Amino acid sequence: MDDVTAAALSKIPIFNGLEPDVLDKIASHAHQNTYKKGKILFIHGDIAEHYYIVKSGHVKLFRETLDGTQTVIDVLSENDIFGHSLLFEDNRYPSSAEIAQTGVIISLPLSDLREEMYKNNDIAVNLLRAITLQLNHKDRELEHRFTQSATQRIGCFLLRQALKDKTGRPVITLPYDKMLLAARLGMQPETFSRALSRLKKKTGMKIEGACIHLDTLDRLSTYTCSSCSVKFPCKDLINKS
Amino acid sequence: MDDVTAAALSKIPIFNGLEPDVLDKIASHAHQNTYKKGKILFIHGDIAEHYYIVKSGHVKLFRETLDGTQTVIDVLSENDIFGHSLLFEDNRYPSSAEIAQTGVIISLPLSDLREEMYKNNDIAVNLLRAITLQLNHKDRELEHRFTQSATQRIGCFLLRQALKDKTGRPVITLPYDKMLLAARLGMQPETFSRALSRLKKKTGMKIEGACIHLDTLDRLSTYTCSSCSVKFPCKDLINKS
DNA sequence: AACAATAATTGACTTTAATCAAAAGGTAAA
DNA sequence: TTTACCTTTTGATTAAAGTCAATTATTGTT
Repeated sequence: MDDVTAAALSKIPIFNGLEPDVLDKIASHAHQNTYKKGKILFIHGDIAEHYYIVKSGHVKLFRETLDGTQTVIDVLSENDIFGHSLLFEDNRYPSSAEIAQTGVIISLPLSDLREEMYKNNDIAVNLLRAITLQLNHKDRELEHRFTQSATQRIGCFLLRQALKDKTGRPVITLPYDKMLLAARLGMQPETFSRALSRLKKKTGMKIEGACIHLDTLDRLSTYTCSSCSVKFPCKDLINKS
Repeated sequence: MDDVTAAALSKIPIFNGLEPDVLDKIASHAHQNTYKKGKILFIHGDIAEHYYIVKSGHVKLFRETLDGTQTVIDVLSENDIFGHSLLFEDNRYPSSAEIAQTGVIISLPLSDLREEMYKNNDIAVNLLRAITLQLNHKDRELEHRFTQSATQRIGCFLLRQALKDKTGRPVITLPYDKMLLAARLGMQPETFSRALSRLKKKTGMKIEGACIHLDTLDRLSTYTCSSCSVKFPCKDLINKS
């Protein structure tokens, strides 16, 4: 269990522009830890006491019904933050969190956030910024699960992945294994496999394991974004530094 | 276009505990208006300048793809607030808003909220409370669209409607027409009609137009909530005053 | 290298809900 | 009251994705 420096935290959007003493206090209560794949960080319904930052690896947020059916709410990667929206006493986690790929996670007590958001308007506004972004993200997710076919959902994921990679090259690497990605996109692994090969036929992409080559994003976006209400390239990604 | 009193606004959660002068200022910029069914308040992608409170009638929030397919994000009713999460300059509406049933809507400029959230931390915290609730709401929505059948989604809606009605009587009145409700629950009207009659057979409910009679909620919740990760009765409704 | 374990693919079949089409029921205006 | 319009229901068919089962790849471990 390692310590965390204020400098490391300052790059995270919700800590932008904070007074050094506030950041120091927050950092002093933070712990960095390597967790192995399969480790459960918290369970849906638990009283929330910590929020987390992913430094490496991947974290799966999911809900589970009595009969064991999982819904993946999100999969988080480097520098993603989660649990920070449980800002009020007796708030409970709205999903479970499991380490999907071994990595380093920073844990921070929610008590600091709950205290500081009353005293420190910067933090409150930063939190509003972060949480309203999440809200937009979920609106898009809901639309996509409804209007897009399985094949289009994969295409959309690939396009967004390509936009995030600022290298400009149309080579996409799947960030985690296909089973998890299938669940993340709301489909069965069998459906994922079939849908990906259909996408390959439609857009002429080349697939080598987790690596996908495209000559151009045009064919893919024409096919995929016809069932989306937002024109490609997605606004929420192109303005990001 | 009528004026709005501070007293009327004070009952809305995001204005809880505000200084009277702040509330007066906000109320002085508010306008109350009766809008007819079909009126569009804003379009997905417009720069957001107002937020709204529903005093009567219903408002449909939706997204639309190029081919005309609509996804209903939410349907809002009395005392619901919307557009208040567009707190930053150049934020755009993440969905369109249409009056689904003629009613009275209060419009308020976002500029006040954007200004006050920096000066008045109470407002920032109130907004955080409101927006984190919305977030939980969307997680549930996503899960339900994924794990529940069309029939169960209707059952879930009815149960939640029954819990909101604090009268305790297991008589549920559909708040708006079936086409809209079908869209709200992510299904076609034909599917809704068939699914409702299946639900009738399974749970022994009696349906007279928009009025649904149940002897007990037990049969309905047993059938419906088996594909949900939260035990009935839903926690987010029972603690509400 | 050989083994086990897990991940990915493929095939056959089933289920659910969408679609297309038509009829029945309601509501409001002329 | 009659007409027109819209909502709801019902029927027949289709399409998409889920399920079950078997096989092939891939990965990691001893």
